[in-house]
Amino acid sequence: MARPAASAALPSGTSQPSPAAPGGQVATEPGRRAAGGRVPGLPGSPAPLTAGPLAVTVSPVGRQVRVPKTAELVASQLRRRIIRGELSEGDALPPEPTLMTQFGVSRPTLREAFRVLEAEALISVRRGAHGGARVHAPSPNVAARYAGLVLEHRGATLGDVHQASSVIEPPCAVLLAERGSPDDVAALRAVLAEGDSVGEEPAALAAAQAAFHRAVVELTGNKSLSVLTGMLQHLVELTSAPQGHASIAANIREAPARSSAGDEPQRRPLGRTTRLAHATLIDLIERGDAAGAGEHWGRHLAAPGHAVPGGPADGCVLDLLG
Amino acid sequence: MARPAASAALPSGTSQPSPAAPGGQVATEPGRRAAGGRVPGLPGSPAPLTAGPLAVTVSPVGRQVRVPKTAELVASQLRRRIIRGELSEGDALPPEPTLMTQFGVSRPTLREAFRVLEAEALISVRRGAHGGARVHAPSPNVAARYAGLVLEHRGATLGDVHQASSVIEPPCAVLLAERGSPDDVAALRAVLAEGDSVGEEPAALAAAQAAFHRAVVELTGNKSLSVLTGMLQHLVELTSAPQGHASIAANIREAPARSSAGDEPQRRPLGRTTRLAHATLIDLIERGDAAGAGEHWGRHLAAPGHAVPGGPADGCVLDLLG
DNA sequence: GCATATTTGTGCGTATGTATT
DNA sequence: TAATACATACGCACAAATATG
Repeated sequence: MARPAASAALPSGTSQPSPAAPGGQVATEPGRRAAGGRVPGLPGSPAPLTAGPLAVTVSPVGRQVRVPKTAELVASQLRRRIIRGELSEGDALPPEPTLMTQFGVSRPTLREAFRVLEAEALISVRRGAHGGARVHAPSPNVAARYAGLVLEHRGATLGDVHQASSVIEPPCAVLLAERGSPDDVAALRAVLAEGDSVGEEPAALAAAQAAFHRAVVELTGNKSLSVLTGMLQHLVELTSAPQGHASIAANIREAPARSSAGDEPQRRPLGRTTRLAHATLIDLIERGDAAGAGEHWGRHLAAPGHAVPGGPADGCVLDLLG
Repeated sequence: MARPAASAALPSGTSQPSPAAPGGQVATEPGRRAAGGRVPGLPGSPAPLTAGPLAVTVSPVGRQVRVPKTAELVASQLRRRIIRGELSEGDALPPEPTLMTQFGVSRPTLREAFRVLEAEALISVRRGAHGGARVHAPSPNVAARYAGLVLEHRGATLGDVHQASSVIEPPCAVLLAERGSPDDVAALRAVLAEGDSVGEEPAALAAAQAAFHRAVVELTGNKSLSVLTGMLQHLVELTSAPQGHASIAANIREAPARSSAGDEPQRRPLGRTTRLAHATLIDLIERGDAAGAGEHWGRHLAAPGHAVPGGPADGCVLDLLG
């Protein structure tokens, strides 16, 4: 919508016909392994977690080869262009006939590639006039969805996911306090204020609270931790969205409207103790109290009111499949 | 191969023809959102990481609806059966004509679903006699591959991934030390001994070292952290496999054969200081020295020799696409 | 409301690869 | 070793649904 959609000349430099391709002019490159990484190990045991031999993957010299299907080759080429930024968010792909001739494949093959990329949320294809495939930036949510599948298959609980966050975030708070950057403090204050400005609807409150936790990790500057934390948060909001949404929100604002308590009567729709804990963390970081920040944030995350309500939050992360 | 492959009656309880399906008897369920989660936010900015507004996703009341394609519905049904364990590792799916009649879809549609599941490494399709689709358990490697795509798109470096591990693992060591379980200590000793028994080939050494780090996290019992750590490890071994493999291994065994130094001359092919650091961690955990274990493990992970060699390990995680 | 462009789903045919005989 | 049967891979062409203008 925003951009005029550079839909022309997709595989621009590589469209020379490369004569002896299997079904067309898809650059075959027989030594590459394309997209879907096969899993050599994991014969069936559900990951020994207590004391077993822990499955030391001995990584043999040559892995299992799998013939790359043509559709996967097409999907890989498009995926690469998206990941490398040659195709950016909102760009429109050429219509199917154009792509068919450019890749030298038939319609079913191209459609298979489309389904793969659509399942990865890298494109979304709508039909009708001015429809077609539009590009989307890769998001941690898809990685989170698949990680959630793995966790669901292993029988992990929602409390398990939450505990992982409580392990990751405190060291980030320590890092921020050690650095002591005024910019970090200002950014955290801004996020906290933004949480005050949202209304009283439960979803917005939960989102604001999550945003603060995310900010603690993202301000660290470590992109991997940011992505991982985003995945964990997405898992929580994904499993708790269908049913437990209202209960979580009810837990967030413990004392619903304590406006007569004295200080700042109106502008704190966020949970009382929650907002206080967030503000305290900012103070500790500003003060440079690394140990205190880490310990405080760890306690805040381990607090019983912070986790999902209704028992010790042991609902299996099974909601991802309905 | 190992199992007789229960290939009959795949969608057993749900094969009643459900009259008014769009193209067949796929259970439509119009309210469900199937597989590919669209991303509402992220208009194009590469994740403000320093001080920006940090994009507080305000989660509106109704998300964007997307018509579920028939192939995605088929893929979702098969995926659900795999994740829930009704189809387990190595099981064979019925041949295409059977699935076509059971799902009431045509072959291209079924093949699109196959490509999606194959890209997710949940099945692997081989052709030829006794070929067909075989089921695989979901592995963190696929989640790692997609998370790697996200990180590569954001320009994350390999050092960034390593730093994430150095944030996650020390708290796990602390947890193990606080718990002080003899089983944990025994398991860690077993993994360490297994690392001694592998040969001298660089790949095996790197795998053994990675296995110890994984054990530290997995013994915690937290499945989310285990999956996340497995993803990070898979990312490093994925990016460093093509070129930097030998250099990493060369870094692992600093003093190649110091067998004349006195203690245990023969059975420590693992790097000298590396093995010592691992053994020291076990001792600290056995002693119950939580603070010491955390600090030691953090130092070990931050050691310059532990990261990838050749500068401060800032190679972009770009190798995932060739 | 109608025309148009676009994807969607389907059927059938041929080619290719794999395991069995 | 060679022939054969089986199962998927890929292609072409047609009908239907859908969103835009």
